[in-house]
Amino acid sequence: MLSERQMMILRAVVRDFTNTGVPVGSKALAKQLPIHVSSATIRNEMAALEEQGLIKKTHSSSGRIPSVEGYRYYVDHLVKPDPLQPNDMDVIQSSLGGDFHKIDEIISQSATILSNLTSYTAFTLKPELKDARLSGFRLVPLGRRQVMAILVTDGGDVENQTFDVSEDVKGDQLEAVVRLINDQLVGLTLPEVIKKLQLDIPAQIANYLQSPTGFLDIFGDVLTRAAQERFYVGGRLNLLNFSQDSDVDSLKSLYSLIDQSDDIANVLGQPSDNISVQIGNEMTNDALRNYSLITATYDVDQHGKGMIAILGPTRMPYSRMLGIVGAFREELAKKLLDYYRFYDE
Amino acid sequence: MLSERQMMILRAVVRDFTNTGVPVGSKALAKQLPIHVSSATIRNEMAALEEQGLIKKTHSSSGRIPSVEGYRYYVDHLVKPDPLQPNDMDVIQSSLGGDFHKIDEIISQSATILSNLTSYTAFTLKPELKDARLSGFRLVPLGRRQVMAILVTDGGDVENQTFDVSEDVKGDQLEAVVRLINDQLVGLTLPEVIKKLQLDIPAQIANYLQSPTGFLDIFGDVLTRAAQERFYVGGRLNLLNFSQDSDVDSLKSLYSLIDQSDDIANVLGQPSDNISVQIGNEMTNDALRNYSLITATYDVDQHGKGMIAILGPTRMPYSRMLGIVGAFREELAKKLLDYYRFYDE
DNA sequence: CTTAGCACTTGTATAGTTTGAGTGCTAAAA
DNA sequence: TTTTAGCACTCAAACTATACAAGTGCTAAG
Repeated sequence: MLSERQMMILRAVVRDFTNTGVPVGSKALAKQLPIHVSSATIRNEMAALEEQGLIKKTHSSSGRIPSVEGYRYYVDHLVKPDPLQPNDMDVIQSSLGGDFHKIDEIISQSATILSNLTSYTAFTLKPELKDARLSGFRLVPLGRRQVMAILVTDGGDVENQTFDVSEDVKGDQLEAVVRLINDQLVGLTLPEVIKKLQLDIPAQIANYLQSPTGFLDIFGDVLTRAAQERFYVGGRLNLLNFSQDSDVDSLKSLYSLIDQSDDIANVLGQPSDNISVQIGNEMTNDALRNYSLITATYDVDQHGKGMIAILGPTRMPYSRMLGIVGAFREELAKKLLDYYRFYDE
Repeated sequence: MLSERQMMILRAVVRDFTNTGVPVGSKALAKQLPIHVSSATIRNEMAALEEQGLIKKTHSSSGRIPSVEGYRYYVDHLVKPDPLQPNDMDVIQSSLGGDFHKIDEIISQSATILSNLTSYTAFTLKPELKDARLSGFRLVPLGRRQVMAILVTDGGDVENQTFDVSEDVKGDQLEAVVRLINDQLVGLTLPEVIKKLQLDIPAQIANYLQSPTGFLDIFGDVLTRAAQERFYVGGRLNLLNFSQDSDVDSLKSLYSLIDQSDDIANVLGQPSDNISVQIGNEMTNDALRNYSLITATYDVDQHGKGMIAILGPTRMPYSRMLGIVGAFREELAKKLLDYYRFYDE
């Protein structure tokens, strides 16, 4: 249990350290705190905080820095998100103000904006399409042997892929396949489609094609690609700014982590309704030991929930970042609502 | 004019320095050179080389390192490409041996292989499609308002893009447009298409559509995208390995250079038939001051010429790199010939 | 033309010194 | 019981001094 004063001190330690990067000492705190006590008193309180594992020293006679637990306590109990700078709000409004023609453009742009505002690395994920439904499938012959498969979901997402077919496949065969898929699978959610694809379809498709497997592979391919959550990343290079002492190896592994959609999905974890903060080694992944991750969902009503996140050093100014993330999720949700409203009407 | 012995010394200085990164002194050279002379003699020769601006000191009593001019002389007159390591050849063969279904897959894979072999950053460009011809155009209605435009070249390249149309555009209108384009433009080279697109087409298309501009924009868009040379990049992160003293800013500008297709095309320059080396500030771009670029074309007979390149530190082992690039361009050309032979038959 | 010898330069590494910010503890004051 | 002044102690960082190794240019002799 912390006293009011201890909380005040912990808050000040975190704020100071995240701003300056320098361990903070008792004297500096005494000067700065609103209450009037001597540095010796502060020292006693700091000893108590250290006892509880919330702050620690870098060496035996240094000032204190927050421990992971200290950050945790701060984030859970003490921090108050900064209100957004008017300037930052302008940036959001104008960057998001333009006319977009695809959801993905908005989401991708969002990653850029977020990384600019924070000067960290940002991730964005569009509203989940877990229960998006297949709304259309096309096979378009392109040349003698090439065919493009196109898949559309009811959310307006489009996935496509070109592939080769043996030359003796005729146009009406393709059409039959398309009709089959459209008849049987349209309207189902993507997971349902995948299931059905493995059970019923192969037998039926064999009526039209000698070797149905190739087709099904392709269809399955674009399908999983459509169903996969894909993250946009903004400000990749910002990692370079705060990678202490140019530890090239850990940087590399961090980058390869970021570029693997699966892994990053794993790291970001399940969306909770609130803004959540993961600090340093709270994350299982070793490459993230010195980083913190702020994730938040945004809610676009009946269109589902998406996710935004920023990745920065553990020593990041949480109050400012929480303010930015909080404000941005709102703006993004608004923008998307506008977008859907326009497109659905 | 250099004497035989001076050439020998210059060659040794470059070789030594590129291998070790340490300025090389007269004593080490005397020990290493095949001729039997004292270090004092070497010193005299080195003074002469320095006089001519081919080597320089890092400080008044240090050993010598090659100057840009020294590297140039070495590359132009002294270097002999190393024969490829058998091991390296294995890597190429097996990485390129698989079954590919698209040119782009081969080219993209090539960038990865090259970066692995060299542990630098590699660029690859597929055989130029300057005179690729438009072989097909499709407009596929996807939903109420979405349409996908697909463009195919005779080289088998496919570009596509989805866009929105106002709801009152009817299917037969689309078909008319497609027919128009296919009638008038198929068979022309892409530059010709672009030209005609600005002159003849707008008037004709106005017969079918109230607002033709939207369409033409889209078509122009996919067209330029198809005509644009697109580089594949392999081993981006390798830049981190040899970015001296973690100069974050120059690294960032280098990365943004790499990620801008236009810029990098500019840097790589016009394809010459040979392997060419650009050293440090010979390149106009400031971000490349401490880097060297080896570019080479590869020739796929009637299918045109493509390009490969590697970007590494100015102090790179040129003989080995030239060997790798030289061997790789051959292998890639062979592979592509195989590919085309299979596909054209 | 070559080379041994030598004085001189410079970066790097090591060890010692100083300084300053900070701590814990004690004992007196509140 | 809590606060505070005072003090001895610790440690990183900055600076200084010293030694060392690798290298150079130059001179004079071979």
